[in-house]
Amino acid sequence: MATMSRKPGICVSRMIPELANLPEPILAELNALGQMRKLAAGQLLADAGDAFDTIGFVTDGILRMQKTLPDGRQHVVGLLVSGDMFGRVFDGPMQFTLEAATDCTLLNFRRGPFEALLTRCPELDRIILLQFLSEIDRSRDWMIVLSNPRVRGRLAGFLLMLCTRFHKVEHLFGTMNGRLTIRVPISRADVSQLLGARAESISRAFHALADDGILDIIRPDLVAVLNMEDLAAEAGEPELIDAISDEILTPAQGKALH
Amino acid sequence: MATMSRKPGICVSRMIPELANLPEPILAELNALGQMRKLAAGQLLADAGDAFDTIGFVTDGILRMQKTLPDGRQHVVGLLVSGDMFGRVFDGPMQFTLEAATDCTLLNFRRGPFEALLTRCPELDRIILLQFLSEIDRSRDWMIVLSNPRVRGRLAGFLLMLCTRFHKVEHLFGTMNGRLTIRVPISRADVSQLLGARAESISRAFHALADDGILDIIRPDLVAVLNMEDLAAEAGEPELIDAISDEILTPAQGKALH
DNA sequence: TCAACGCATTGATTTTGAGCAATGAAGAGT
DNA sequence: ACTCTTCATTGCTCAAAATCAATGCGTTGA
Repeated sequence: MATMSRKPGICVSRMIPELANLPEPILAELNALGQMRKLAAGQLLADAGDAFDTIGFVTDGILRMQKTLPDGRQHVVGLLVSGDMFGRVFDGPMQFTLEAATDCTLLNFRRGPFEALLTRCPELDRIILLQFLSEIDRSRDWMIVLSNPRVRGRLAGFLLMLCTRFHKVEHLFGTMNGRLTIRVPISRADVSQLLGARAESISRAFHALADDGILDIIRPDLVAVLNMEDLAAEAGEPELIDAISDEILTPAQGKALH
Repeated sequence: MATMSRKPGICVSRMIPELANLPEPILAELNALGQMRKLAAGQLLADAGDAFDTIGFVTDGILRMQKTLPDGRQHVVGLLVSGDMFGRVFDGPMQFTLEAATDCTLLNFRRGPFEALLTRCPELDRIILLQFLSEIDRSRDWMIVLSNPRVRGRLAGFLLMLCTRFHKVEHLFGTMNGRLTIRVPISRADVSQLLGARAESISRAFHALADDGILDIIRPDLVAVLNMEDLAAEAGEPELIDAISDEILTPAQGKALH
């Protein structure tokens, strides 16, 4: 157990590809500062309002970011997957609750030393800045999906988002019997909170898409896309078809889902 | 006219308070680099996909950020008000279209020199980083508003957002006959695109809130809040009441709207 | 083995909002 | 004055989704 706490094998650049191009001494410092942590599905990482003295990266699994309203409703405002950063740099308390949506592995840094390193290393600072920029873009993409007036359309947009934005995550999608298959990483209740609908409506929307031959619901958390064009049309974003054929329907992917 | 192009009176720190604490030489450089520009309502600033070689700040008026979908729908994904930054730093083309929602005044920098300055000045870099952070928070707040399943609730959330996030903007709200009055800075059509509804539904939602004694619609773009608690309850965010009583219902504000 | 539980689904009913069309109301240009 | 335009509003119909209620279904735990 003593060897565990000495975190013998940490290799930041391997776990977070975005950091790989940093100068060697900085990587060494990051390796020394980083702490691995595992989280079981459902576990709470940080609560809104916490000081939460940690900057971290998701290396495996999915974190759910949400706001718990006083009336008990929970609003999911984003999913963090492998490579995504969380925590607040040079800034106040957490605005949102972080919870493990699946079993997770995290790479954590204590905030103080990380900020100090950030101040000393412009390259790292630049990477963080770009992370933030892409996070902003992602939020705006969510907004577009959420602006779709129909639940079916929002669900279609959500599924496409899983394909385009989160497709790098292992097992999030793959092929099964030669069909493009998406792993829905969160429960119907979570999807409904994310998409601004009731869980029943989400369920009906899933099955409506299935009835129209667009999806095949293999399991509640596993759907095969039978007709990508129609799915994109439902989402009202035909342009996404290009992105999908470019990024996804390439021979590169083919791992089986379990 | 020659004097116009020499931009004689630019004082960045006065126009963007966030920049005021920068070291004197940096401010001088910013003053030298900055270009003022005025935009009439409805004018296009940048289109999605543009290289758009500009980093800028809004100093007056409101910019609308939106995406035009291939099917013609337009989705507003955010409003930029005084103090907000736009443009892409160290990054690719614009993801969204920028259009003046009202007459605007902008403070523009050419991207190259601005990035160079950013690289040389960690203090400026820090400020930009924090701007991005607050932009992320704002996007997530939008997501929560958009997650409200009912149009009335989304509209209520939007109005509260105008109070809390945009209340610093001059004339956005104030008092009129002793009542808290909100200036709705964009058209019904824009609101509907932002909130994922039809303009007709937005209009009906406004009048439904008025019929329930929550709002008084003075003009289409000017509403008085008669019952803040109920408005917050409609939005499903009772916690906002605290923020509002703290931030707004203080003796500080009292300017009249025109 | 059998409850108990969480989650997804289905059914029935009511409300909401989209969709389409028409009417006002204010402003710009002639 | 008048037209033309743009925007907000209203009326109407019908589809979509919320809401309430109940059922299946797999897992956990006694």
